[in-house]
Amino acid sequence: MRKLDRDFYRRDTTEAAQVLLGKIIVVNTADGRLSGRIVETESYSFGDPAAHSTKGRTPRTEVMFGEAGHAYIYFIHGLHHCMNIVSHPDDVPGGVLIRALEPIEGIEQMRQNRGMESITALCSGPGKLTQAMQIDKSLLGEDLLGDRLYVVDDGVDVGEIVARPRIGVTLAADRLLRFYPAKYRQWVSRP
DNA sequence: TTGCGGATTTCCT
DNA sequence: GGAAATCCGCAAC
Repeated sequence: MRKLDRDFYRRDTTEAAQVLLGKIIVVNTADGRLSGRIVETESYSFGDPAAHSTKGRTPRTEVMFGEAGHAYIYFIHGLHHCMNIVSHPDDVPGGVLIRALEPIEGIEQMRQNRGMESITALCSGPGKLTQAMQIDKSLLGEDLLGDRLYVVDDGVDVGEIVARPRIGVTLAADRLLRFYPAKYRQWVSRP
């Protein structure tokens, strides 16, 4: 189990969205350690009309202009948090939206957080996984090389990766920038 | 200072 | 398959 280093995140955003598949997100909470394997991502890179960072550098999007390897978390539709991993080459903004996880550690805690039993429904969506993993704005800007929130590689081979249009995006809706491994189809939000 | 649109989920039909 | 729930960032007034 190797924690990903800074250089891992310092690469093309769309490429990062694909290599992050299969890696494990770990959150250390007051209720214990929670973790899950990344099984679905979307790329929001520099110049993409659908990316928050393209609208300009603001206090909200500041994190995506900063150093790679930090967490960008935002609140949407008044009730959901979404988590992104800031990944980009130097000097341009960009982030990878985490859309689904396969729960690994702390499953009982996640069930409690989500108020439901079905293990495949715990983290199969960007708003769902943040609720299950207790991710909120207190983790905005968190350094993924720290001990509270980080990503590790356990060496699994995810196999063939499928590319699909992104969900809920109205701009550049034809671009295939959503990724998931074919064999993890059962865990994703929309196969 | 106000108003509007949004990288969603859930529940109902 | 469609609508409601309901907060924040940002642009315009």
